[in-house]
Amino acid sequence: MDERQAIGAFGALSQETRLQIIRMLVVAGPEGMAAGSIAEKLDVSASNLSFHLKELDRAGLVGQQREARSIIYTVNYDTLSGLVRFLMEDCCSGHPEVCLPVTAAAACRPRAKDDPQ
Amino acid sequence: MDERQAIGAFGALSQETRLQIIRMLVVAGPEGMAAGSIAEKLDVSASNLSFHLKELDRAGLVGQQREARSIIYTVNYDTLSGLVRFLMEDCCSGHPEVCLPVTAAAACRPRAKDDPQ
DNA sequence: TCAACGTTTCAAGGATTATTGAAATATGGA
DNA sequence: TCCATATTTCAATAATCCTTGAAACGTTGA
Repeated sequence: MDERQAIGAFGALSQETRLQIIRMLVVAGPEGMAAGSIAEKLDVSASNLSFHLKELDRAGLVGQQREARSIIYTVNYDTLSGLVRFLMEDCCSGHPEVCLPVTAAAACRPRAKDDPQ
Repeated sequence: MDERQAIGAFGALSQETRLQIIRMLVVAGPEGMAAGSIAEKLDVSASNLSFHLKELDRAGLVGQQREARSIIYTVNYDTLSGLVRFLMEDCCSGHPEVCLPVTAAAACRPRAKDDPQ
């Protein structure tokens, strides 16, 4: 992931509806969700949702696939983890001590119910 | 870091000049850099730089401190690593397999000269 | 073929964000 | 005190982004 892509991804995630879409799709996993289900859960209009999905698509954060009348959206884990990596390299570059707590504390485990935010 | 803060931080990083400021400040470390030096290196006007520094400050990504006539800016590592953690928890939540490569590949080491991007 | 469904596209307007240059503020030295 | 330096603030404009509703598109089943 280069700087240009990272800027696009940061921009895509810097909007409430879009961040919520990504959060939902991460939870939904590889099965994804139909645009209509997302719109319903987030209580946004179809056209507004479509606008935001297109933004996420432009940033490479989601993929889509038609299934009958619905269009199923899935999160693109590669882009998401590419972004984490970009941020960590920027964050750690020359200053490893800063990110070590991140890997130690948050390192890739499912979040537990009693996990403090 | 809650969602609102994360959105603010993503927004702050989604602009070329601001991302470059953060990158520079990360490299500069705890010593930080004077606003003037940043402006000179990035070739932006003083007032434009000031605008972007204020945005970064609002997002909690930088701190400042006057030193004689200069104002020294430093990156706020806590916010930066908080953001990484937010992203990883969203990214990994329920899907640990996705982020493991990140921790394995990028985990907090200084970037080597021959390190492929 | 037709109608209903799920979704996207389009155009318009409002809201937010970025850039610019001039003026204001704070500091330090002569 | 006065001047130069370093930076911020302000107002105006330009650019970008978000929302809305209407219309268009593709798909399915009758």
